[in-house]
Amino acid sequence: MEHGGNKTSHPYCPVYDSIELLQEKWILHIVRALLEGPHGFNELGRAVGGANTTTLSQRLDHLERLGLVDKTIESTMPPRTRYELTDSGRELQTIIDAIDAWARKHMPACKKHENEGAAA
Amino acid sequence: MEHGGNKTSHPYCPVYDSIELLQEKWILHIVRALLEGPHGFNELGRAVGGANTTTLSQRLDHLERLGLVDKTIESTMPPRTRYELTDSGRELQTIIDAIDAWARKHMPACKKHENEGAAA
DNA sequence: ACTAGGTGCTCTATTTTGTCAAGCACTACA
DNA sequence: TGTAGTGCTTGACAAAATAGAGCACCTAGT
Repeated sequence: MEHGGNKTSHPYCPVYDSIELLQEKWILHIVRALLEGPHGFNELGRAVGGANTTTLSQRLDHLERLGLVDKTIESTMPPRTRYELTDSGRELQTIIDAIDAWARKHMPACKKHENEGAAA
Repeated sequence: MEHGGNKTSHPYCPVYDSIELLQEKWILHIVRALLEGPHGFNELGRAVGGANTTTLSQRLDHLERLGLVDKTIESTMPPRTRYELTDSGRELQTIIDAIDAWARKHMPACKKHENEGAAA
């Protein structure tokens, strides 16, 4: 327990905790999708690359509790909900941008030997 | 499959793939630790917050195969290995920086108890 | 010399986490 | 009328991460 997220006597590092959050499966994908605008539940699941409802539900709940995502129920019975980023959430843009920049520069280099199926 | 990492007919999105990588458990922690300098195996495990050896081993292997981390065996028998970032890996600094900046600004809002200024 | 603890890393068993599929209650479009 | 879409929960299952032991050796303390 070096950076000691919350385990023991360590002084608590916000960066460590953020990483803990961002490394949760789908979180980054969800943020990226939500940065492009509000989404519905299933819609978001698809936009994100096919996350299943159980996980998605849990992740959104987490993000909501942390105040990064805003959930608006537009109608209960013909189910219609809207998920969108809060101000704090929207500022995650810088992180996605950094990933974006890095990815364009370095990621293709790594996966040269990808499935050539569509790699035109 | 919107951003379609590699599943189907989608044109392949490096950003999606990067996110897939970065969201793997411990990866971001590992990168953060490694940005502060080379580490040994167990040392890294501790620096990272207590990842267990099995997982750590796998993650380092992944990072190495992607060319982000360099593994140098300094001595086989008195075991001594050195893991350090490659150039590509070192450029992940920008991402960690972005996370760092965001974390300091918004993460404390979630659990306002910090009193550490590490990770300059 | 001998013990305790450190190095890197793999193996097995167990726990944690994520996924699949079905279902509810209802609307919209064909 | 029927098919497909909406949001989301539950229970059964698969995949991933963990603990912990162990190997083969070195270093420091006593």
